[in-house]
This record gives sequence, C-alpha cells and structure tokens, in this order.
Amino acid sequence: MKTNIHQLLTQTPLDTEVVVKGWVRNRRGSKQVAFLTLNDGSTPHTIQIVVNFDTIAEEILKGITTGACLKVVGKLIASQGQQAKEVVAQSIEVYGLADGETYPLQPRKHSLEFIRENAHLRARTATFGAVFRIRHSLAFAVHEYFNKEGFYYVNTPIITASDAEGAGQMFRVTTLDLQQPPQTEEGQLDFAEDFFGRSTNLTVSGQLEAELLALGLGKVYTFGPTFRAENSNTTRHLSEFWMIEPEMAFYNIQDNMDLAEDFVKYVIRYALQHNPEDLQFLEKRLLDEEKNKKQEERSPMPLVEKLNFVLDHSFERITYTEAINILLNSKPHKKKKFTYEVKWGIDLQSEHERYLVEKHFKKPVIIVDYPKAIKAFYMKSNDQEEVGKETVRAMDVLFPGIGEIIGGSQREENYEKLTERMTAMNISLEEMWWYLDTRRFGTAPHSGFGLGFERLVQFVTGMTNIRDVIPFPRTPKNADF
RNA sequence: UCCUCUUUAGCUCAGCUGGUUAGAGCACCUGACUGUUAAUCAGGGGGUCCUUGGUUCGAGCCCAAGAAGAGGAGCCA
Repeated sequence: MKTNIHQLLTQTPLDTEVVVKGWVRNRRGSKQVAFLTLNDGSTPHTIQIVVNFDTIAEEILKGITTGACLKVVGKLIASQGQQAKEVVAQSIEVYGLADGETYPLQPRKHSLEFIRENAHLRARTATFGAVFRIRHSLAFAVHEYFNKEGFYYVNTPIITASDAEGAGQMFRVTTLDLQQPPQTEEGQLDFAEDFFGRSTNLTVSGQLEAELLALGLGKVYTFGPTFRAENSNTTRHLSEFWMIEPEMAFYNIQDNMDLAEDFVKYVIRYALQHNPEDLQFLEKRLLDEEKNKKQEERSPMPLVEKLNFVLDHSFERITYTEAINILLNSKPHKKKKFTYEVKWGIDLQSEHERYLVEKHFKKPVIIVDYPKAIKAFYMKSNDQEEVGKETVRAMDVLFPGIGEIIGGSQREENYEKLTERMTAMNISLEEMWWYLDTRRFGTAPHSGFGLGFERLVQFVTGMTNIRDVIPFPRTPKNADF
C-alpha cells in the first residue's frame, strides 16, 4: 500500500518498514550520519530521514541537496531529536537531483515576490503547499455545500457573444488573421468572417446564463473561470479568476443574504476542520511577516482566531443609506480624513468600506439597497421611494482586509421595468432577446450573487496578494508559466 | 491608468560627499566534526551594479528616458 508522509506521521505504527517518496527540503549532517527532511505535499510537515554511512554508501548522498527527489526504504522509528518520528534509511534511490548551483529554492525564507517569479516550482514550498491544499478544501466545500442544499452545478459558456453585462473590459476571442483582418465596406473589422460569425469574448460573468438555468432548474450554481481585461494592478485583482455564482428562483434579497452568509461560513468551517495544520502554519507565517510591521498595520487577531470569529458572529446587515449616515457621523469624515467625499449617491470607496468593516463594526458587513444609478440594469428596483433616491435590491458582503468578497442582488423579474431600464442604459433589447424571454414567459422572482473564489482563499489563508492563492496567476503583463 | 517606493552575487541586503581591486550573511563546492533541527567550524568559486543615453578626468552613486517588481488608488469579484 502506498503511504504518504502525512499518514506516516499520523497513523503508521512505529517499527514499520516504510517506503517514503518526496522532495528534499533540507540536509544536515556529520561524518557518520546525514539528516534529510522530506516533503511530498501531503502535509505541511516534513519527515526526517536518518542516513547512517555504515548502512548507505556516502557516495549515494553526493549531490543530494534541497530539491532532489528520492525514494527511501527504511524503518519508521521514534526520533532521538525534537520530532516524534523519523525514518532510518535502509536504501535510497535517487529519482532526480537538483543542482545546487542553479535550483532556485533554498532551505531559507524566500520573499513571496521571488517565489512568484518561480511559480513553476512553488508547489514545493511549505507556504504554497498549505495555500493550495486549503484552496482545494474550499473548492470541495463549495460543491459539498451546494449539493447538500439542493443546488445543481451548471456550466456556463466561457466564450460568449454577450457584451451587455458591463462587468468590465473583455478579452476578444478570434481566429481572424490579425495581419490582414477582413474589413466591411465601412472599413470596420468584419466579424462575419470570424470563427463564430460574430464578435466573441471570454466571459466576464456567468450570471445571465445562470439566471436562464435557475428559471427552470430552481437552484443552480456555477464555479468556473472568469476573465477581465481590466488594467488592474492590485493585490486583489486577477485577469483570470474563478467565480462562484449561485442563482436561485423564488429567493428574495433577504433569502439571498441568508444564503451568502451561511455559505461562506460553511466553507470556512470546512477549512478549519480539514486543514488545521496548514492554517496553523500560515498563521505562524503571517505573524513572522508582520513582526516587521507597525502595530496598527498588523492583523488585529491571529488567522485561526479570525476565522473562528467570523463563524461566531452574524454579519452586520445595514442599508446603503444607513452606511452613508454612519460614515457622515464618523471621525474620519468630521476630521476630513477621507479622500473621497461622503454623500448619498456615491459608490462606496475602499476607504469607506474599510472604515465600516474594520473600524466601526469590526466584523463582516452586508450592505443592501444601493442607489439605482450606480448599479447594473438587472437589479430589482425597490418600490415607492423618494425621487432622486431610488434604490435597487443589491447587496455586497464586505470582509476585513480584502473588501468586497460577494456582490449580488435580487433580479428584476418585471419585463416592463427591466426593458425600461435597459433602454435607459443603452443596452440592446434585440441582442438580449434570450434573457428577456425569461421575463416574457413565466417570469419568477429570483436572486443570486457572485463570489470571487481567490478572494475567499485570500481571506482564509491570510495571504495578502491574490497572485499567491492561484497556482498560475494571470495579471496585466504577466502570463508566464 | 494614476501616485509612491524599489531594482547591486543564486537569495536577502550593505555600499558614506562621485574616487582607484564592489562587500556581508545564507545557498553551492571542498574539508573538519559521534544524532543534526536555520546544525556548527575552516577554505573556495560566483557580479551585464535593470536597460539606454547623458553630465564628469572619473558613475553602483548625479541627470533623463524606458523596463520590470512591490504597495496604494481607480475599476471590480
């Protein structure tokens, strides 16, 4: 039976003959004995291999440095050193050496920027091992949650012709000859000649398609790649990221918020239960990293405590109007510390959101009922409101440290109101005929939201740069590996 | 896209007011050491000082342009 290092450390009884395969993290030694620490990705911990030179020819150890991959046959025994268990080698087979002169990773702390430049090898580091294991757990928990709640997993297209969503700049998909593109008589690019016979792009959201499926299947969710060609250079934006978009028939905005909170708590709890050692490792990493920071820039609580805090407290729910009033009465506003003016109708800026979440409530906050003027066409209008202060049933879930983690709304199901709004916003009714058909035939109240998966992974792992929570980050000017 | 900062050995960094042969720790190699834990000790090799142009007798250091990276902002998830 194949055993991994996690099993060796936690389950395998002592004095068992074992086979260990993994990559060397570190090597120490003296004349008689060498110590290798090995990791195989199954655990944040390493197992120590003891090599006595009277058993193993010293020649075999030549060239085995950090990064080498080995197969070790030996016996699992109680360690004389600080770790509980270790393996005394009986034989060693070298799968591959890693030339010390050129192998980039060393048994020392590297900067995250350096490791990012070597993203092809970073799965071998303790930090990224932990991050990617947690990422897996969260992804698995997403499916588990929705499955248990009666949702269907649906796949929406990655190549779309829709350009009505307005979620951001899009990547064009084309097979046209860019050297000599076909032109129409007016001198425009002739997309009739293109592969699909029309202009197509990578999806910026699966929401509109998910709505079609929800209005038939009831409760659905998507979990897939999403693309935005925005020139965003921040620690929380990617050009290619994974989005989770549940869409539910017969859910109003309250149901939508309840679901969002329950869902996020479920997946965080899952990671706490399934990756305690990885989280402990990352917690320690974060503490080390923040040692050099000023007190006020450090995280207010350790990682695991922060996650438990989120589970133990209900998210604060306030309306946009209430949020504006809190901000108007806040110290930074009165002392004119905000860069952006606070008044009803503005889109809340990062500094405002951060004040509400990190200073005022000190926990996750859900803001609802945003001004209609700053939100998308498909969001349901609230009734009977003061002229000039119309709102829509939109909600954002704000998390400390990363800001908006979820954006959602109840959708406008009324055909007349929807088309009126689309016309006002210059969105083509003809192109969106398929979307409007759901309102024309058997329309139903429904809601949904989108959650940026990487932002969730960021929050749970405490990683501050979103490029460090996806194996192959795509950002402006960077598509390496 | 805007603002700020950064770029010197494989990595992390130092390098004074512009001055002659550019340094340290770690990594790597060689050797020492009776079980190490960031092992330790001794020695060795290793440099396009981001690029281009300029100022100067002389530039790692000053000036200009550009590139890349980081942080923040905007856009958003």
